[in-house]
Amino acid sequence: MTVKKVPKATLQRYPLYLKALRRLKKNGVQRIMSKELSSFVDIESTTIRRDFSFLGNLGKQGYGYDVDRLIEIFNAQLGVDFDEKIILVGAGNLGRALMNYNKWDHVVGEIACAFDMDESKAGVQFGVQIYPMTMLEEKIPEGCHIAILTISNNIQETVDRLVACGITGLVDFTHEHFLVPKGVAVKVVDVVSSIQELVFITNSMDSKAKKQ
Amino acid sequence: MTVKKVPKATLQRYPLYLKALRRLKKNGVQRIMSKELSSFVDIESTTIRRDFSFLGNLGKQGYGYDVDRLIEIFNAQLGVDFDEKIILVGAGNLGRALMNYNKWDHVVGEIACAFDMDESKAGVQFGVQIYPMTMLEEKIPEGCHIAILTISNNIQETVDRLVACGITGLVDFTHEHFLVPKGVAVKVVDVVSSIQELVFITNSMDSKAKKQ
DNA sequence: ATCACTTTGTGAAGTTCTTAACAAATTATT
DNA sequence: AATAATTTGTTAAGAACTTCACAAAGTGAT
Repeated sequence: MTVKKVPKATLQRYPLYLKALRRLKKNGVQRIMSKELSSFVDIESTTIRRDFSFLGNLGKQGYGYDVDRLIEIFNAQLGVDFDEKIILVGAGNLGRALMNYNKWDHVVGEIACAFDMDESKAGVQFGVQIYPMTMLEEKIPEGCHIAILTISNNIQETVDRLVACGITGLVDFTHEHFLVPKGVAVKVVDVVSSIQELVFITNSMDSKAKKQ
Repeated sequence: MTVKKVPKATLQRYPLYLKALRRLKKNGVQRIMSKELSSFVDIESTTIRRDFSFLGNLGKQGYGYDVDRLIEIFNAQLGVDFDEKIILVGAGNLGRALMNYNKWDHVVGEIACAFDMDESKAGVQFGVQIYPMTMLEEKIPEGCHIAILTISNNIQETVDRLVACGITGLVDFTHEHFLVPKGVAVKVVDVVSSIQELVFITNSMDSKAKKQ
């Protein structure tokens, strides 16, 4: 079963489904209907069915979906590739919080190692080896192509070096804008942006409420 | 100038624009054309113009946009409401990292106070007052409606309490799925989900490359 | 001032995503 | 075994979003 062209919008919902399914499994749910899942994740049942359909015929008419089977398939599709090496660039407060996160839930590969400008930070923290930034090219794991960026200085320069090392996916925790060449995907994770969006959303909900 | 109905997709790009504009300003750029900005943020110039148009006639034909003016307007629109009180729920590693973040860039209101299950954490950290979770209803600031969630236990229960206290916007750092009533907006911020998306995106880019 | 040039803001076309509606498939019941 | 009741997967309609294309409005040089 090879994956058809999955729409971007669908792609963004997959992690959400997986999270919800894991929760359901924990609650002892073994089978679920699209309609039931719908009220759980607040996405139309028909959207859910279409989203799932890109990965094959996962359900059975008149029965629904097997929770275990779904989890298995999502795990496979979402790259529970534990060989997937991820590096952490920046071992400041946020970086340390990420290293200490024991909740990666065995869903993606763990952080292989970390790098930091501050040479005095070199060593092992929370079980993760930290190298000085100068050793990036030397110590970056073979075949690694995802980096988590939690630095706040020399961002563009660092990104350029990472890209030169073969990084093609960046989880961006910085608060700055930087440029990447085509072919490199960036996923921005930013509290401030999130709050801004929320403020805007809740404001427009408020004004809508007032109009009524 | 009152805001027309802004499409969701546009909304998600506003923080990105603001970030880029701040960067441009720092680089000494005083005026910018949509086409120029386009290559900077990797969004079509016409999309940029339409996005901007929801907030009024911000540009001048034959001239472009004034960077300062844009920043000002985005600041205003994205709720640089410094009275906007934000609470932090959960003062663990991640929570502390957020409290210590000095990079909120004067863009959104600061964290007003924090709450944690662990009563021994009560006190002041990084200049933020931490209260025990039991005092939530008592100590939550007047008119506060945004909360950052970095807890890992009793999530649903805590969310319910927050909603009862008038919270209408949640920045969700937990790795669990929870339910909120209509009218409450949730913005999920999740490294794992981000990595999953990245893995998927970069994988499909790879297979596309192979086909060619 | 006039004219050539540039760039915005926006109708209209095109694309992508969502939802309604229903045939096909399966379960459950009699 | 046949029938009723579900629920999936998908076709087609609708909504949301993006992009094209160009009139309108400005700039800047002569």
